[in-house]
Amino acid sequence: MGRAPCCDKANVKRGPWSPEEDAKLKSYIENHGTGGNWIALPQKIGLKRCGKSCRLRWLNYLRPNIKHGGFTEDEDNLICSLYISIGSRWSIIAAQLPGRTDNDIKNYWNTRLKKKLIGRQRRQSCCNKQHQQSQINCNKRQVHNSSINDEFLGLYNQQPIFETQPTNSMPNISMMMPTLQAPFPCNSLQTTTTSVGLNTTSPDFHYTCDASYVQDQHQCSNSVMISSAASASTSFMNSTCLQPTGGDLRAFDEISQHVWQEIDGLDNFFDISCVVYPPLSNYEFFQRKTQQNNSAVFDQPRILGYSE
DNA sequence: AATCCGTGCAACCGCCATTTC
DNA sequence: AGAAATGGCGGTTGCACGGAT
Repeated sequence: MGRAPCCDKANVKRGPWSPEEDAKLKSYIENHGTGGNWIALPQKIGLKRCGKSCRLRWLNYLRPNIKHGGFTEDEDNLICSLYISIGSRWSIIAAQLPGRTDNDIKNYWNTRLKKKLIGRQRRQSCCNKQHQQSQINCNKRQVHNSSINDEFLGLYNQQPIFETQPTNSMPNISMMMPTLQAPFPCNSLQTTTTSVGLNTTSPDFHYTCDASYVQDQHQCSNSVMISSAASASTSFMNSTCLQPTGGDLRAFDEISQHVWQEIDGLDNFFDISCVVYPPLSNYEFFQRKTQQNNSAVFDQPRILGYSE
């Protein structure tokens, strides 16, 4: 036998909310709060609505300081960056964008941002082919580009292109706290965005590092993503992917070192910024660790955009 | 003018986690 | 301890609207 429904569906109004219903709900919550019980709320107010529906209406539209539409370029970039790092965890993504709701961001991603990103990937892929040879000649440390097609949305099917083939001697580790090595002297990067995502519900970590720099008179960007998750995106944009598909746990230390070395070899870097997702204990850990090395930690990633 | 079709988005559904009894 | 109630979340649906035919 299934669970009892939260309300009597037959006697509950559904569909769009009327201005009168909105006013009733808003007025009551502003004066009395929710009382910690959404299910009982509609009866108190005299609304023929399901408690869950009331909750949704309040959280997504009626509560103060909600923004609708008009997403900025910075917000676009932040959503993309977070989606790449942690996937469709809209509530976490929304927490990074003040005034935005998870529902709004989800709709925005599904209807517009996803398409915009695919378009950008196509253009970038084309552009990359033109510049690839000169970049390789200029700096052999330059990572390979992997073009993204529509299947990036499936995230799992692409085979990464390695600069050097991974060895089988990578340590087989159990989960451990990240101990990020000291960032290199930050004097040559134009901008980087480093993010470490530690999943709160599974023992996965995701590590991405986006670097923007000038090379051979071209504005370039590179991104490195490492993940322990079998389901993680294996490559994105101009990515060096250090993880074969299928999930391969490796020592965070070793991977981090590789990443820093990779970036250290590039010219024109000068700044580091970090974003760390919950849980807070990990944030504090990471902050402490990086402060020891005089690097900056920000709550939000600073993304100056991607080369187009 | 009528119909079709694609798009955007508010709202719902169902599942899982957490809390309460 | 365990069942029930509730909260929270992501996926999906269905409607309204506008542009194309």
